[in-house]
Amino acid sequence: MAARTAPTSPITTPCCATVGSTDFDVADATELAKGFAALADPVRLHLLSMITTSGPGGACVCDLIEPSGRSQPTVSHHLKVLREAGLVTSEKRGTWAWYHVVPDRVAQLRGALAD
Amino acid sequence: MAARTAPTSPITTPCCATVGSTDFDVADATELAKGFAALADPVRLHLLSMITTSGPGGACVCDLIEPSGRSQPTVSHHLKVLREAGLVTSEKRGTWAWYHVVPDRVAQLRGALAD
DNA sequence: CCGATATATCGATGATTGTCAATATATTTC
DNA sequence: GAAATATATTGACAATCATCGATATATCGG
Repeated sequence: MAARTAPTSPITTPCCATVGSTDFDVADATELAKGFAALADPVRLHLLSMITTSGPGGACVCDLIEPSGRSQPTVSHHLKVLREAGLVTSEKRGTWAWYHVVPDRVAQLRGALAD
Repeated sequence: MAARTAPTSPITTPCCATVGSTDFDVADATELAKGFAALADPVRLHLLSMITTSGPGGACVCDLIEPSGRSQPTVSHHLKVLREAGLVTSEKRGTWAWYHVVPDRVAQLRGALAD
């Protein structure tokens, strides 16, 4: 805690003024942080980009491995991270797996960055 | 690489169709990933929220420590991460340090999540 | 100059992460 | 059923991270 009385800001705000009126929900923060953590890797951003720009049928994993520049197990791992973060869903059709973006989850994270 | 010929999607998209037309810039992805990594922690989201909702004079660190529920060195560390990610700037006025949000950087990350 | 205070840095530690090779599972084709 | 293929899982390892206590640096008030 601030024991000494803080000085006045050179502008108009007094020191130690209440920072905003909205209470910060720690549970929400943890959920958002998990989402952002999934985006905190260039390979996963690349994967998400490819899945996003794929058609309505989704993106086949077989098309994601080579452009990612990573091994198949590594790509599978990153897709799992994206899935568990709620950013994509997967669907198996025959031998192939197809991934789709979850627009609502992306929008939620985008909305958290509103100004 | 996909040695076997892939089947047709149940919808209209053929398998292994080219996923999107926009080339993915790896350098951009790395820069974006660094930004999202800074947001991938509940404590930093809380700090950023408090700094964002503070007035034009910025947020005094002395006001951020107690609500964060973390020790002073830990808060200092997280603020450094946010600073090095370009999300906030710091200014020292006397004994106190004041932090400001960098709206352009936040907007850049938000824009990367566009649908 | 001295004591008090605000913030940053250092050092250590336990936890998490990204990566790949090896292996497992499941599906298709012959 | 056997061989081939697509994807997932496991195990290991180096690297990074979140956290705190201790300490350093700097500023203010007397």
